[in-house]
Amino acid sequence: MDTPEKTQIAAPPVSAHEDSPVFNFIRSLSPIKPVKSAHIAQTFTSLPFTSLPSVFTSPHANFHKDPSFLRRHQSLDPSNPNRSSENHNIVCRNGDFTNGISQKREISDKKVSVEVHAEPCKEHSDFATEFPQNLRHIFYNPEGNLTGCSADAESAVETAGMSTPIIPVVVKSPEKPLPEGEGQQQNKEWPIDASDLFIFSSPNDAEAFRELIQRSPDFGTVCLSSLMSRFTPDDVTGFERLQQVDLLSREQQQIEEPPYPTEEAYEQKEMIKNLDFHNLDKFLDKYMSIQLDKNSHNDAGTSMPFDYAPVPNFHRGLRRRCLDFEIAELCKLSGDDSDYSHMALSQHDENTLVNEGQLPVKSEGDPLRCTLPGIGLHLNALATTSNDYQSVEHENLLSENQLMNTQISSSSLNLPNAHQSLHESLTSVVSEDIGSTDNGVLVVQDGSQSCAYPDGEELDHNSPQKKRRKAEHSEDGACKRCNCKKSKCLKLYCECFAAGVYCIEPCSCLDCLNKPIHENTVLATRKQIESRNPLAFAPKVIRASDSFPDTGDDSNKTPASARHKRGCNCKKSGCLKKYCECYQGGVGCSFNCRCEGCKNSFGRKDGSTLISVEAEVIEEGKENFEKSMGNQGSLEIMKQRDPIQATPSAYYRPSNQNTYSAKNEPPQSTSFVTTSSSSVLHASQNQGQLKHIALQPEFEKHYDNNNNNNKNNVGGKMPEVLRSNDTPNTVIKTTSPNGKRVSSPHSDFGSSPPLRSGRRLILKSIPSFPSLTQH
DNA sequence: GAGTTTGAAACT
DNA sequence: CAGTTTCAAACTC
Repeated sequence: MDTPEKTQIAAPPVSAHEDSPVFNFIRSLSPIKPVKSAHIAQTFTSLPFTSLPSVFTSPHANFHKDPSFLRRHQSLDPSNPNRSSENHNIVCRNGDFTNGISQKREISDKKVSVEVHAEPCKEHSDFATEFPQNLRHIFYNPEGNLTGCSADAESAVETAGMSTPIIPVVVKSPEKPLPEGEGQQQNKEWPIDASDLFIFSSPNDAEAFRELIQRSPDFGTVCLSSLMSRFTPDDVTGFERLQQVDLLSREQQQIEEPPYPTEEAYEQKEMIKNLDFHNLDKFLDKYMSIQLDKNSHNDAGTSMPFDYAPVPNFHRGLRRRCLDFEIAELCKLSGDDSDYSHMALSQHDENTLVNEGQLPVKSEGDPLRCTLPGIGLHLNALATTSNDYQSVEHENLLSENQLMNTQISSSSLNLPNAHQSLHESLTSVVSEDIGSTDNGVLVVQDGSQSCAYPDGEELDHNSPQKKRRKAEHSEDGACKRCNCKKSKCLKLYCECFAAGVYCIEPCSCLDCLNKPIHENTVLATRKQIESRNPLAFAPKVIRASDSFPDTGDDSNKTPASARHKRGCNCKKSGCLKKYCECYQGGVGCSFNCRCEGCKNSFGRKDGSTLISVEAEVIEEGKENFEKSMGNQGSLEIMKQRDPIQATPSAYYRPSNQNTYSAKNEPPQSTSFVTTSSSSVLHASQNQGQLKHIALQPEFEKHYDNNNNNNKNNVGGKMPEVLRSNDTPNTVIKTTSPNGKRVSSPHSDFGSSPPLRSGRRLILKSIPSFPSLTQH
């Protein structure tokens, strides 16, 4: 593997180190004295983290989800050569080194020896608080390229309650000597220039990095922690000295710990933790914007300079009350970390899509990504533990998340094409905040239930509905609050339970058993329910937006590409009220739905919701057609073909499935197909976003054939959608573990056999939900 | 806040 | 699998 970084790794001349700000900074510190190492676990136990809900001590809760880790992990995906070659930053977090290593090994044909060495940390709790979070271990990939590996011991500490040893890992290639200078640096006496410990895309990056350190001693201090990993296990002396350096530097600077004196410090550390040095320029921009913002806003928690809403320091250590069963269970199921990594990648990606789309998006397109469906629907992962719950903090948190969502939404809307680089550089930051809380528990995976306004944020500000939703949003935000009376909050009736979270104080439930104190009961009940329906705790709304290629327009990453996993069964609400789960989820109804009189504004199940342009075009076509055919027969023909199109007003009329007469036949003519392709393309009428793909396979073919001529194709993304949607759907019906119907074939308009068969095909082409089993 | 409506979940 | 019951959220007043 030929890596461009190779040349960049070459260490700068020693003189450059000595002249660097970091070197000077370190040299200015107090003399280094050896300190006796202490196991990291001891230090963590002394950390002032609040006690965690007992659920996190459950056997399910030991796996940590960290999107940024996953993000980095993704770069190792052999199936993605671009990423793997572009980014050699391997950020291993949560101690999952072996996983990263194993994947790394897959990339290369060369043998890679793995050295795992449990390196004791230090006694100083202050340092121990921070160090693990920023600890970056060094990987040498088979080419000898230096890569960083950050062990996010923090989450380990917070989740497991303690004691996950920090394990620096050094991966060396025995067949290839380390690049000149690298090996020397390992034995080189500390300190050295921090900037040469990382891979920079350009000399400017390195210089900028030095400048950054120079500007902010705190930043430099944090970097020192990262640099500690520079040492191999053999270099214990240097390691300890480095620890001492860091400690002394803190003392000298009178940096207040633990654990995070300010949000700024936390921001910086988080940024560094997620720092991708290949995108240093972006990082610097962000960092500087924070610095600038700090100057103008003392309250960094309420004004974020970019799509990054760090968890305020007062929330650190607070464990969310999520029931973190799913991933752990899946891990147990699979028994394979890499499997989990795939799943987690999927989660991360959908969180990533939060950044790129308006709403959290459920990955679906890639079968590998949808192998684990119900993973982590933890809507109120944002909620704090009841013990630590403080209304003010909670409000702050909610407001921050709302702000974050707003920012994300706006940015994604305004920057439809800003992805790849942004994706690379920011997703780890953004997604971590969106997709996980401190403890790594995923959040708002089913964002539709927690974040999405069904109306797509186009509500009248004065409307009661808006007020209500606003109140809801501000009241519970991502936090479900149930009002159960009889279910003891142990049934899916309970929103908290269904969302995979414990009930908390704001809940008004009676005889609630959905509390950490009843963890065993909760888990047992959950297991029982899952035995009936493995997807019971899966997100109700399955997003398929990541089926869009990364290069796709962000506008495609909308709830429109999502579907309710089961579909609704509305009879009276017309799918226009929150009784309807589709509507509630902000998604259109699909063929999975058995609703009657569907008027879902996000897309009717008959696919009749059209963007105005499409409607006009179709209307035009219809008029022309009527002119040519004569008014008498044309309408009848249209009715036979598509009752929705038959009447001009019907485009937005509730679909009446009964209008599909038994005479209805699957569209066959090319002209019809072309028209119907438009008709079934749902786009958000106001957002101009692709809303709904409900094409029959025949449509797909025709669409592909006629795509170039289809001017109504929203964003021109249809082919990708169709193609990408094609794969996962092959598993829709077959992978329900208990054979239970998950995508409803109930048809209330499928009275005609042709339509039935057609719909079956449609189901294959529309990813409704991921499969539990891998394929 | 009480009562009603609604549809999902649970049950048979 | 279909029909019924239970349940709690959504909604209305």
